[in-house]
Amino acid sequence: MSEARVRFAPSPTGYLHVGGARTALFNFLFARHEGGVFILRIEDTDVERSSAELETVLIEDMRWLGLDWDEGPAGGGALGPYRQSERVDIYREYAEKLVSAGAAYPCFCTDEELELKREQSRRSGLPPRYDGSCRELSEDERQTKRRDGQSESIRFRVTTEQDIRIEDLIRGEVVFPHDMVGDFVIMRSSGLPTYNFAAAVDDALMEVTHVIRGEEHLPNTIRQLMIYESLGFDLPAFAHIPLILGDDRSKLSKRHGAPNIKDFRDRGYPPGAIVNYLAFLGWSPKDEREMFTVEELAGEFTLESVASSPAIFDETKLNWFSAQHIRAGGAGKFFDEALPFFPKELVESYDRELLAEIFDIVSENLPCYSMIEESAAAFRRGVPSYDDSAAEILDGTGHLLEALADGFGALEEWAGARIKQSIKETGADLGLKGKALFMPLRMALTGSSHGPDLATLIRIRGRDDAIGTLREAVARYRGRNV
RNA sequence: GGCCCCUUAGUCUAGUGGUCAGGACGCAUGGUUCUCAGCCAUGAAUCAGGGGUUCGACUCCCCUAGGGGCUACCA
Repeated sequence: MSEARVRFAPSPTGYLHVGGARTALFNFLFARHEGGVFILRIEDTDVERSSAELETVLIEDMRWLGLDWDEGPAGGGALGPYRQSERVDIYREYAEKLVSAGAAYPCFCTDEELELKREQSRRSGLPPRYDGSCRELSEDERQTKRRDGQSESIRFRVTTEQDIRIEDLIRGEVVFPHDMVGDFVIMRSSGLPTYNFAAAVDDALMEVTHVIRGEEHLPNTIRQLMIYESLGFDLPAFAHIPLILGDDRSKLSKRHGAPNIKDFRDRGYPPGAIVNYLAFLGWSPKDEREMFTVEELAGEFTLESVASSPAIFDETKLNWFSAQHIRAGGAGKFFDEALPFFPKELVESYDRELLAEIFDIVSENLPCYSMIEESAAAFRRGVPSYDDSAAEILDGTGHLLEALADGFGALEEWAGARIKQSIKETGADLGLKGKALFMPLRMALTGSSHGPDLATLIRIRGRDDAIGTLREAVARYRGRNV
C-alpha cells in the first residue's frame, strides 16, 4: 500500500482550460515519476452545468495531451465507477452512516431562508455560518416536516473545537480557525452529494494517497478533513498548487473565455509543446534546460520543486515553446499532423515530398499549424497579386525578369545552387546585384518583399512555374513604362 | 466584512545569510543574408515598502501595502 495513487477530478461544465490541464499534468507527472496510478474521475454532480458532450471533449483533450489514465471511465480500474453520477448509492450509504452516528442530520431549511440568514450575518460582520435551526430537531418534528412535503437535505454536524491544521506539501502547515465553518450540506435535497462530500468519500474509497489540486480548494480541505475523520478514513497527503491567472491577474475561468485546450488543438499546436509550457508554469527543473518531452518531465518532476505563487498564462511564451518543438521535430515528426492545415491550393499543386520540404522551411518559425497558410504563401504557384509597393519595385524591371526567365530555361540541372548561380550571372550581365537584382525577382514571384530563400523557393516552385510566372508578370507590366 | 494563500525585471523562474542576484520569453542594438525568419554577439530591465534579528540580509521574524482564493443544496 505504498503505491502512490493520484487523481484528476474535473467536472464537465466547460472545455478543459489551461488551469485544469496543468493540474491534470502535475498529477500525471507525479504518478509517472513515482511509478504510481493516475485516476481520472468525472465530477458531474452539478446536473445543471454538466453535460455528456463536454465530458467527451474533456476525454479527447486529455488523450490528445497524452495524459493517459490508469483508472477512469472508459479505462478500467477496480475501484469504480469513476463517474460520480454513477456513485450516488455510495454517497447515500455513507451519508446515512453519518446520520445514524449523529454526525449528520436532516435539514429542512429552504434556499430563501438560508440566503436571508447569510445576508444577515454578512451585514453584522460575522462569518456566514449555518445557524443550526435543524440541528436539534426531534424525530417527531422531522416526521411532521416530511409529511408537510418539505424538502430535505443532509447536513454535517461540525463539532470541531480545535483549530484545523493542514499539512500541505507545497505550503507547509496551514492553520484555519476552528469556528470558520458551520454545519454544511453533504447531500442536497435532490439526493445528490455536494462537492466536498463526494470528493472526500471518493478519494478515500479510491485509495488516493496524494490529493494534488488547485489552490482554490485549500479552504475546502477543512470540510473534507472533517468528513475523513468522522468516517474513520485514512488521510491522504495534500498538495495545493498555485493558480494560473489570466492577463487581468484573476483566476482563469471557463466563463471568461479562458484559453482552453480544444482551442489550441484546433489551431494546430503540438500537444507536447503545450505540455512542456504548462509544466513550466509553477514548476522548474534543477538545471536550466527548457525543452522537455513528457517522459523527461515525468523523470524530473517532484512536488518539492513546485512554486507556491500563482503564474500568469502567457501565450507569447507558449508560442515560443511550440515553435521550438516544431522546428526541432521538423517534417520528420510533425508533417502528418500538420498536413490537414495546409491550404488546399498547395496540397493540390505539390507532391508529398515537396510539401514536406515546404513544411521544413516554414517550420523554422511556426508556433502552430494554422499559421502555415500565411507562412507558406510564397509557395503558391502562379502570378501573385501586386500591391502599390510591389508595383514600385517592379516598374522598369521587365528586361531583367525576361533575362532571368531565359537563364532558368537554359539551366541543365534544376538545383538550388545552380539557380542561385544563374540569377547572379544574369545580374552580372545587366550590371545588377544584391537587392536590385533579387528584390524584383522576389516581388514578381511572391508579391512580397520578404520570404524564404529565393533559390530554394524557385527550385521548389519548379522551372515551369518560375518561367511562366515571370513572363506573365512582365506581360502584365508591359503596358506600363518598362 | 471574515479567513487563508501569495509577492525576485513586462512575463515564466533559479536562488534557502556573504552571488557581479543566474536562465528563458519579450524588447533594443550589431553581425550573417536579396528579404523575413533563424543563428551569433551585445544591451536595457528585478529582490513591493517599512521595521527588526545579525558582523552581514533577496534569503529569518514582525508590520504595512498590493494581488489572489474561499466564504453556496458550484466545483
